Amino acid sequence: MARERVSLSTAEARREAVVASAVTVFARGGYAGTPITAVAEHARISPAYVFKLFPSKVSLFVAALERCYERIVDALEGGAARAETPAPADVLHSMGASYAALIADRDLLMLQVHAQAATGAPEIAEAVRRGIARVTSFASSRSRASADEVQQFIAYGQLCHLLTTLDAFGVDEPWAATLTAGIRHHWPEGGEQT
Amino acid sequence: MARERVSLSTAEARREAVVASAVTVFARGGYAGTPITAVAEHARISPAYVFKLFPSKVSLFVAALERCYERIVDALEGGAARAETPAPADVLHSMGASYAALIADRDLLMLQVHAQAATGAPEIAEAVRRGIARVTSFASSRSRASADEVQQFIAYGQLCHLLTTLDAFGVDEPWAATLTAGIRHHWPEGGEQT
DNA sequence: GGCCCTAGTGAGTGTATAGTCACTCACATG
DNA sequence: CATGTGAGTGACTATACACTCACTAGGGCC
Repeated sequence: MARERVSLSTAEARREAVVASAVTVFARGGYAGTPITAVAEHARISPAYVFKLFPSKVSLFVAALERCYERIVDALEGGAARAETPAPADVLHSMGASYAALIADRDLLMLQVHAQAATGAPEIAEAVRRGIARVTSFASSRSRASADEVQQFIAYGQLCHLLTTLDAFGVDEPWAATLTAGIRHHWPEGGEQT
Repeated sequence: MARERVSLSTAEARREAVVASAVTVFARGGYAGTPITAVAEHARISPAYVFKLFPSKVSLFVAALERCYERIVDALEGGAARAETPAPADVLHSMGASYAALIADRDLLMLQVHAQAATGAPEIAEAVRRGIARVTSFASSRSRASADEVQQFIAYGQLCHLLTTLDAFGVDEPWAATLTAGIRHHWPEGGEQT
């Protein structure tokens, strides 16, 4: 089916570009709420060609999700490397900082939220499971933290997702103060927080 | 506009029934993925009548969400009343148990997940914010727990949502064991866990 | 020039969907 | 019976969407 080449073929490059477009566009509209035409427009190709590169809408969504989790694991790896000491708590903390920086543009975050909602499609559910499994396993083995610490790491990550979708970091009310305390995040225009 | 009656008018009763249907049906398909016809079929009325009861699809979704948060606050109240001691940690723990029992049927849980994903619609974003604000404020004031404890309570609730959408409680792998440890939940067929 | 292979598309198909509107029908009241 | 009111619907519109297919264009190779 595929001819072997040393470098990426043009079609492969297109696939990559379409996946990148899919990440941003699906992140805005979600799975059911985003037509393939929107992805095609963003990638500046015809909708018909999208279907030549990917057999179905769901397979494109899954490809976008997989790229999302790849970038997350990369970010965690980078964070771990930047930890001040190899103590598990330090490594995990540094991973958190990298993750906060990664999701500054919100696309990777929102794609995860939409994927969680789209688990009605078995292919998507499976992809999310694989992604979470990878992230959890990696955080666990790379930091050598206890299971409880890793669980808390993921739990607060989920809280961060919720707070970001709600724009709670800018809300000046007691409930928002309670929930956002100590949660690292970057403002869209840069500028770090706690 | 509305004639005053001692009991609910038939139309009001219909509204209630439609909202109940909306909760279950939107919980399965999400906002963008669920047509009004599906809600109408579930409520056994014509789609046209749904639009006479609710001005738009989004307003019906918001009504369903609001009912969802009402039931959550009720459950937390019940849990607080059932706490063994008035110690904040005990009250919060008991609230958690009630919440775990409430979302046994998954509809209320999945509706929240879908709502979080549908925050692209401002009305929905606002409704979720109101709901989370109510839940957080209530948990905080009723339990008199510290802000940190309340934050953790919500964070682990979010983790529970993720694990439930992934069906992670039935997965026999290390990552699943790490993430599900100590998270209370009920199997669809009843039978409590940890 | 002629051949071929692959990137890429225009134009469609069948179906679904939010929302509308003119209408019917049940029933309560005088 | 006559009449009015509000519950409920059939049939429609305009649009959008997932997916298909027959086709063209461009560039390497003889």
